[in-house]
Amino acid sequence: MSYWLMKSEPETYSIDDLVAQPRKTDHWDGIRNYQARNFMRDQMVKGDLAFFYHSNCAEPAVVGMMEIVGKAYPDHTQFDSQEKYFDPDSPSDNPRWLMVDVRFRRKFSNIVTLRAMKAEKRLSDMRLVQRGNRLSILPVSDREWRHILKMAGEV
DNA sequence: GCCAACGTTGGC
DNA sequence: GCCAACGTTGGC
Repeated sequence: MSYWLMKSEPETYSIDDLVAQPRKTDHWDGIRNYQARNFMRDQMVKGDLAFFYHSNCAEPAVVGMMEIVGKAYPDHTQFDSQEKYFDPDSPSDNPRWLMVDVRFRRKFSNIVTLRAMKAEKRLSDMRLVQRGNRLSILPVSDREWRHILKMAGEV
């Protein structure tokens, strides 16, 4: 089992939006980056844990935790021309884009800001804290996971 | 297969 | 709103 960090813009979809879902579970659609897709397709398994990260906002931060409900399956929004993430070139018999279902676990009382993570020497290898990072799903090592939990006051 | 142009992400 | 980083596209 692995650990992950998954980004979402809170104005579009925040951790509170996930909490508001039935069974606090939702699908994580809209991933349109091959590397992020490959992580979902090849490495995510049921029971994996992921940080919920708020990006592109006033205070970018890890705000909570969720679990991966099951393995990746086709993202239906790629086939809907009304959708922002419509992809006319995706073959219907071999869908290009996948998504996973996620279930809310907890919100951190102390969110862990990007700024705070950048100040941690122990986290300096994380792709998240490196300059120019644009990947919306990132693997998190065991050590990084524990360290961020500690920063969140969760340990 | 190279690489310039272009589009998107996301911190600031 | 700016702009650096970087992924994708398409002409050659």
